[in-house]
Amino acid sequence: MTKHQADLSLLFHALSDPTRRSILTRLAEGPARVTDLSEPTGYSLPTVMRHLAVLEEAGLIASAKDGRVRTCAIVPEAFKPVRTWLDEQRLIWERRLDRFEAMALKAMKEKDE
Amino acid sequence: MTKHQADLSLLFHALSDPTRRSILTRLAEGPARVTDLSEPTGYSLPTVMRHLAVLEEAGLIASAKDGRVRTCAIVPEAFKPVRTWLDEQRLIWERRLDRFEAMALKAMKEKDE
DNA sequence: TTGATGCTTAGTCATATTGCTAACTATCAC
DNA sequence: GTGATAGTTAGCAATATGACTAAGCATCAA
Repeated sequence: MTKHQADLSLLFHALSDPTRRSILTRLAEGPARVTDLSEPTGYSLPTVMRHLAVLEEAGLIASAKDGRVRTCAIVPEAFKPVRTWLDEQRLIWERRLDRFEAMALKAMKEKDE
Repeated sequence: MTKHQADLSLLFHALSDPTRRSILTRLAEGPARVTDLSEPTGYSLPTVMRHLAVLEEAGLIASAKDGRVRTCAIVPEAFKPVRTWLDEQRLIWERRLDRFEAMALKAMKEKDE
């Protein structure tokens, strides 16, 4: 598996959990401390930490510690490979449809003759 | 968890595996039989079947059996919730940036006075 | 310096995931 | 009907995931 594919897998996997998505949505509003992210979810701190680790490994968030407090922030560019992959799939599919349409048109013309 | 969130989790999870993504890419080119999908991956038929089941549960593909042969096809609309979710996150983040910029502009003006 | 706060680590548990092989069923071609 | 083909089911093993509690460490406030 290429590095790109591995990155995509990490990204999609990170996004596949509803708790992690809710954390991302919260962080889209602005940076937050670990405890701030833990409270609304109702999950224990270690559990949230693990989710944050998954998000950080995927590159979707960045975090830094200042004193006792770790602040997390979203990394908007990190979503790009996901969008790009979706676009690529759509392109392949649309090209196929175009060919299909061209064939249908050709068939109609030949029928006309 | 709402149904929508559950659907999103299924979708992202389905997309998180490189073998499943390669199957989708193949199917974007056009429908294919199970064996056609198995051969290029190098995985056993039962393994591929399982991947197909995951994709079908997520709604990303549809399949039908004719005689002995099961034909699988991509369901392009199924990607839409993923795109929508990404767009929503981006919107939240952009709104935040706008507010931030507005604040900065205001601060600059006040400094001018 | 002592206590509260914020995070981290370690260890456990249940379940899910991803691969396999072996055996089975259903269909098609002779 | 016999054999090859296409898919399916069952069951196994290794690893990953997602939750928890309990205990630890570092920092800040008084």
